[in-house]
Amino acid sequence: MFEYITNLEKAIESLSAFEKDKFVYLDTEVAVKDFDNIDFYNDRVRLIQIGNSEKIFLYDMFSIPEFSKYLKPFLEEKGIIGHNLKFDIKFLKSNFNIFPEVVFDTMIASQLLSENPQKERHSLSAVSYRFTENMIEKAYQKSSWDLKNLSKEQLKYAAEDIDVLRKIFPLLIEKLNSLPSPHKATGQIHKTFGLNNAVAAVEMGFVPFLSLIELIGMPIDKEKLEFVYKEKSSKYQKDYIEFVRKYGIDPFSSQKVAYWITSKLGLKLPKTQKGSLSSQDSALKPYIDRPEIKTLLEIRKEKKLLDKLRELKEYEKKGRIYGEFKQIGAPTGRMASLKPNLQNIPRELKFLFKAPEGKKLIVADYSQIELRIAAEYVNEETMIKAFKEDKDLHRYTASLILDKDYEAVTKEERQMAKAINFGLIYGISPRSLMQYAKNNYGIDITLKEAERFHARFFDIYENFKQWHEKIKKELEKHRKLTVFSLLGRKMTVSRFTDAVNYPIQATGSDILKMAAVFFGRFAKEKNAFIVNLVHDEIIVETKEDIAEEVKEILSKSMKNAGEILLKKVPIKYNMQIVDYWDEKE
DNA sequence: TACGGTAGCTCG
DNA sequence: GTACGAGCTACCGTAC
Repeated sequence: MFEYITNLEKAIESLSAFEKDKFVYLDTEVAVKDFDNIDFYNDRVRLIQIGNSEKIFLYDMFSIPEFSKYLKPFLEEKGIIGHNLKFDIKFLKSNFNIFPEVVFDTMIASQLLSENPQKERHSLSAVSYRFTENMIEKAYQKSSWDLKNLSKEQLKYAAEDIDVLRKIFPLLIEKLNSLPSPHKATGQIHKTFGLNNAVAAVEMGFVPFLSLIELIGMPIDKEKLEFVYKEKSSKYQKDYIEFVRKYGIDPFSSQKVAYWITSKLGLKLPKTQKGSLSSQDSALKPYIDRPEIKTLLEIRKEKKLLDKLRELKEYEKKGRIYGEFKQIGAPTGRMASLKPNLQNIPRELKFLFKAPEGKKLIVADYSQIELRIAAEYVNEETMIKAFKEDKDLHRYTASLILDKDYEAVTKEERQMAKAINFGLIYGISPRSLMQYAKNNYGIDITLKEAERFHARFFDIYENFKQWHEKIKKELEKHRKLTVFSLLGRKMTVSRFTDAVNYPIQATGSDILKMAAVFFGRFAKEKNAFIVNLVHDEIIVETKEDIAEEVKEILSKSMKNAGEILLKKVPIKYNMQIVDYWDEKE
C-alpha cells in the first residue's frame, strides 16, 4: 500500500517513518514535454516516490514544492536505491539542487551481473522479470504527469516501481557479493548497502558524478562553430564542384572512383571482401603524390569534418553540448558516449571546445596507461624496469627487438615497434602485424620478417609469451574463459584476442572511473566539474582563479586511482590548464 | 517508406 | 584462424 501526499505538514511528518533506515527506495515521475528530447533543466518533477520495506509515499512536488527543502538533507544523508538513477539524480539536482551520493543503482547492478551486458535488456521490467519472474507494466511511464489530478492508475503505477525495487535489491546485492572480489569495497556505499564487491562499489560511486557530467554539458564556442561551419561548407562546395568539373567524377561514388583510377589513371587498387575494387581512403593513400588523388582525399576529409560540424551544431544549446553517456558501454566497463558522441571528436575540431569567460579547462590524460597495465597484469619485469626508468617504451622495444642502441632507433623503427606494442594489447598475429605495417607505414615486410619480430618481442618480454600461451591452452580446452580486470571486473570471453585485450582495457576503465569519483568527492566545494571523459582522459571546467588548486585535486585523484591498481609500474599523466581542448602539446 | 545490416570513418 | 572497444552516417537490400 502507498500514501499519496499533497500536504506539506503530512509530508514532513512522513519522513519519520524512515528514521531507522540506512537506505530508502526512490523513483521519480517527470512531466516531460518530449520523451525523445528530455529537457533536464525545464521539464519538471511531478512525483517523488520514497519507500522502505513497509511504507511507500508519493510526494506530489507540484502541490508541495517547498518540501524539497526538507528532502534535500534527507536524501543526501540516506542511501538511495533506484533504477537508472542517473535520470533521477539529474532531475533532483536541476529541479531541487538535491544531490545524493550514496546510491545503489539496480540497472548498473544488473549490467554487472550479465554475461553479455550489451545484448541483454536492463530496463526495470526486464530486470524484474529476469530476477523474480514478475511481469510489470510500464505503460504509464510516459503518461501525462502534468495533469492537475493524477489518476488512480498513475499513482498505483508510481508506487509499484518502489515495490519492484524492494524485491530485486536483496537478490542483486547477494549475487554481487558472491562474485570474486580481489579488492575489498570500503567506504559509505559498502557500509550502507552491505555491498562488498569493489567493482560494483566503484560503479555505484560513479553514478552521481556521471549524472553531473551530463547535466553540466561540454562547453563549445558557438560563434566559432557557426563560423567554421560556414567557412568549411563553402570551401567544400567549391572544391567538390571544381573536382567534378575537372575530372567528371563524384568522389563519393566508390564504383566510379575505382573505375576512373584503374582505367583512366592506370593505377592498381586492392579488392574489397566481396571482390569489387576498393576505393576507400587507405587504398588510395599510396597514390597521394598524384594531385588528383590528393584533392579527392582532401574533399572526402572536408565532407567528414562538415558532417561532424553539422552534428555538433544540431546538439549545441546556449554554448554547451549536453551529450549522453552509457556508464557501461562495453563489456570492459568502458563508457560509450552518444547524442552526440563526444569521445570521437576529430582532433581538428577540438579547438571548438572552449572554456567560457572567466573559466578554464583542465585537460588531463594518463600516459600509455594500457601498456603500463599490461606490464603490471603479467608482471613483465623487463617492461616494468623500462617504465621505472621512464623510457620511451616504443623506442625501447625497438632497440631490444632490433638489437640496437636506444639512441640509434629511427623514427620508422619506433613506429614499427609501436605497432608491435599495441599489437600485444590486442593479441596480434604475425600476419596482421605485416598488414598493419603495410597499411599504416607503407613498410613492406614479409610474413617471415613479421614472424621474426613477433618471436623476438616475446623473447624479450617473456611473461607475455607465457600469458598468451596459457590463454590459448585454456581456450582450446574449455572454449570459454573468465578473465578479470585488476579491480575484479568479471568478463567471459571465447576469442583469444578478447582474452588478451579485455582485462587490460577493463583495468583502464576501472582507473578512470575511480579517478572521476575521487575528483568528484574532493572537488565538491570548488564548483569545478568534469565535462568529458574519454577512456584515459579527463576534462574539467573550473573558474579561472582557482584553476591551479583544482588542477592539484585532479592530479591527486588520478594518482590515487592509478596507484590502487598499479603497484609495480609507475603512473604517468599529463595535465594542463587551457582555454581550448586542443591547446596541449 | 521503414528497418536492419554493413562499410568506412572518428576517437581511445 | 581472429589486432581491441565504441558511435555515426551513408548506403543497400528487404519487408510492408
